[in-house]
Amino acid sequence: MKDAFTRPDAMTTGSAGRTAEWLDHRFFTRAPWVCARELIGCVFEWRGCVGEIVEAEAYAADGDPACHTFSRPSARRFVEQHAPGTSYVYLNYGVHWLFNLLVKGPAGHGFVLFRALEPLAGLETMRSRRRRKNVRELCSGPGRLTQALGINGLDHAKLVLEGPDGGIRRGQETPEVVDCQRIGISKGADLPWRFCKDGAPSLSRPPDRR
DNA sequence: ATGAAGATCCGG
DNA sequence: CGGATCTTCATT
Repeated sequence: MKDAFTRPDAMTTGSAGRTAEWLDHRFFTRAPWVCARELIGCVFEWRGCVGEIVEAEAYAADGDPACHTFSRPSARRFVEQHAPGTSYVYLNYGVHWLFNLLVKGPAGHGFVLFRALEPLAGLETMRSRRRRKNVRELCSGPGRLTQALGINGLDHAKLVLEGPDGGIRRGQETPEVVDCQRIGISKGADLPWRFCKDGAPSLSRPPDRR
């Protein structure tokens, strides 16, 4: 099933030589919440590690008090100066790297924060980086998944989707997505911009149904 | 210069 | 529940 947001050109995956259809940067030329929601169920491949995206959050560059652009001129500059699909990686609490992709749509710009993956391949690498053996502790949080995949500040401001390190493709099934309120923030927590794959084991926290 | 806040995680 | 540990920004 091809569409405007995939590029069938590059690379094959491990499975039986089928051509992978990576998400194009054009995927990220829509509203942040649309991108975040549609990323659920997609497969994120990164330097030999693979996971299904089961949790993501949207942040809006305009009017969203939880977005870095709200209080950080450098973040606003970043949005202006980079293309959709560019990584935005930053250190949180001086401890954890958090991974976002820049979104630039006609209705507004913003970010998608990757919050949890279901590990699919490269589990031993993830285990050694995380120093955990339980699968559910590998990628079930925004700081955990970056550690599991080896993502850090060197990956900031890169067109990760078009580089040799990785890519994102659509999954086989379209999962049931639960919309809920964003978590871990003190402002803008009312917006229903956290998206979870229903019943996924590796969510950072179970969705709050309202 | 200094301080505060922050999209988190872990261990006690 | 508190501490870790670093960056950005605002204030002095």
